[in-house]
Amino acid sequence: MRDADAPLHPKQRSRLIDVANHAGVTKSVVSRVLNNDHTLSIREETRTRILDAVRDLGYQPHTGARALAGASTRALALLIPDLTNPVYSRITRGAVQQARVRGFAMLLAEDSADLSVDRQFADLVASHRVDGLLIASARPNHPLLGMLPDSRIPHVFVNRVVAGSGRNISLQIEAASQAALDHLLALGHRRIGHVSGPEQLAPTVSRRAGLLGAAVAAGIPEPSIESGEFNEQGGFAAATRLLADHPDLTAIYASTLNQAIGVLSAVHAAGLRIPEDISVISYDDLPLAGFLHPPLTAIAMPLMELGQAAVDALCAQLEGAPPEDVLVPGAPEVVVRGSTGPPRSGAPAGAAKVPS
Amino acid sequence: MRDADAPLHPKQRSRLIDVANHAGVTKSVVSRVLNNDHTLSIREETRTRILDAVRDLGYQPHTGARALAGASTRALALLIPDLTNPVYSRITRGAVQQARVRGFAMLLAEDSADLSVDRQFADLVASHRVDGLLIASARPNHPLLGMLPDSRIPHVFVNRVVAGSGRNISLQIEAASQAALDHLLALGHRRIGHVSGPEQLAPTVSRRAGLLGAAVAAGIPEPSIESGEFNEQGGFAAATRLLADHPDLTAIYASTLNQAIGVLSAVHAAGLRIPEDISVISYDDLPLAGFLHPPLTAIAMPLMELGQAAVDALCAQLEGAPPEDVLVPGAPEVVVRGSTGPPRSGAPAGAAKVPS
DNA sequence: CCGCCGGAGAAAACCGGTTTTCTAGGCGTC
DNA sequence: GACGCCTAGAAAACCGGTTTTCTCCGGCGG
Repeated sequence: MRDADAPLHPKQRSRLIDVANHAGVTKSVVSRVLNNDHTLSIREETRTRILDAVRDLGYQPHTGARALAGASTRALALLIPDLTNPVYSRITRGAVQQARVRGFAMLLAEDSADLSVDRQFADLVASHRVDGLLIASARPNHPLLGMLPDSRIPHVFVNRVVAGSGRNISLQIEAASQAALDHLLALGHRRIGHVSGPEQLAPTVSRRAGLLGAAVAAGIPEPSIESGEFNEQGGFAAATRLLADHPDLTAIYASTLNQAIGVLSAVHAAGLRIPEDISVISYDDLPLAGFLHPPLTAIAMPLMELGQAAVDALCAQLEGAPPEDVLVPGAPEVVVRGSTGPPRSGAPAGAAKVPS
Repeated sequence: MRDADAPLHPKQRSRLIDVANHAGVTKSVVSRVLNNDHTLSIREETRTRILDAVRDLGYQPHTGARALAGASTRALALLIPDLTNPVYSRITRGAVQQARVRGFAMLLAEDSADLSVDRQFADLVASHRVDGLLIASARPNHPLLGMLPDSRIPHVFVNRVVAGSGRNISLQIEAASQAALDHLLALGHRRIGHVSGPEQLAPTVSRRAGLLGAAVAAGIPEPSIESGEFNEQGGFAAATRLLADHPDLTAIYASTLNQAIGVLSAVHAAGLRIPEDISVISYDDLPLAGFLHPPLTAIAMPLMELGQAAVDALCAQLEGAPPEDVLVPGAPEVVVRGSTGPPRSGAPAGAAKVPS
């Protein structure tokens, strides 16, 4: 019987009802078995018969039908500011991987200013395309922020902090700044410059706050700060200003790896040597950092883990748990390479520069 | 009347039937109006009444229901080998943007070796999650290649060439290699090394073939070739071997920007100066290249356009057009920066160089 | 005056699941 | 032996669209 009614031609897709017929039960039973419905009582033998049929027919549920029937779409969407920024790439990788592990598909949207991404994201929700949102792009006053609280759509903020949302997934940014400063202090630096990011962005603020707080605690002069976009050009411009305005600096701490590359370039352009004249240290470590000239000392942050944690937190919400802020564990680690060394004079800031 | 039955509480989502009631017609009419069904005849006034209702209620169709009813999902999936590679980032950006323009959502999958991505991709198709596939990751013998021809699922290969598929979206890679060589020849180089990519990959082969063909045509010695992965470490290792085995090289052409960064690093590590001792030129140009030390001469390729063209080609298939190979227009452009210069001997190309 | 035709929209079937409700039979109990 | 209760599964309603078919009505030709 089983063999007889098994179609020799795979007949394209098999549906729930096909599985049911093949197993000699009704489709509701199959559905409930597949979804582990505890309120269903069923003989073990029937269950295995059903599962065998599922396997034999290569049954794959129709996502649309499932979503329509009120169940979940098993899809999430990720909104990131800049795909080409390797920091977001790693967050994305972690998120996509973890989504896959949990059986979710991941939709991607990039927050390039030209297109109204908030509209796009809202549409994803309104059209029931996704179960939840990962937002790595929340600037204050982002249009999305206005509409999210109303909609009941589960969401988390990744590497962003929206005050009071209780949905912030973040890294130990202050600790990272602290670690960076510790490294520089240990080398003897006291006059430090900081290349900061766009104002108002949570990571920008945290990094700066962590640095300033640690500087005060260490009793060194207040670090000089210049801001720039999170890319090479932004780092280049900010570092150029720092070097021009503060010739006594002996070290620069950059907010992102991309900025750090711009910083290296600016220092070279100023005719200074690294690390003899200026040490450079960066937030974010990636393999790339080891191949720069000189190899860049950087603070390794668990970016993939951040993406994974964000998915985990979002899934928890989907399962009914109340939203919760998450601080991704994993202490920042300073990866020491060639771009940091003792300050040039070996003496505290103010000593005349003596090129040797 | 209209105002009276308009719910004061936005009542969550509005469905097709709500729009229909609001406009005083049946839902089938609304559906057909929204989908531009030509077989429907309708008074202009009724049509505008319906469209007004759609706007008033902020109607957004339920993706699942639509997919279930046999229409399309309006979603595509992109499979890429490595999210953190900026080359793929730009392709991805172009694809996501263009998908958005055409009203499609984009799902993302990364072909990290650990998870069976072919399985994942097959599932996306089997579960009716997407209408089509963009595959930027086709290695020969990729498991996906075996299953694609059977399934009727529309797909294209991006920056990959699957012989006979008629679905290859590619760049003018040979021309790019030609341009790179021309640049080096104009500077006077004759002994050239090439850092190639993983064997069998279409871009690897094309780049190499373009270079070798152009070298033969120019009558210079056959370039020396070493292969490595498409990342910094791969470029570093390959360049290290090149420098050790062929001390007479005066220039190196790297297959990707990431490799080029490794090449720069290897040249520095060998104690050679760029470009005085060795010129370096790279395929792929990105902003990053301008901030390296020295700034890297590179061949700009239209990567975003590649991603966009891939989406366009896939959409054409969705609309019923037969698949078709596409060569993305836009001639490769050499962006000259500081990493290339005349060869160390200063001997012009015409002068017979006598290796000592 | 009647039948036919075409315009304008109504009705209904269907897509493939999920979930709630319903039922047939077997067993223990009084 | 009648009754009720479980067990194991059947039946049916429903989700929100798309698409095909059907109906109503007015006008026109014969």
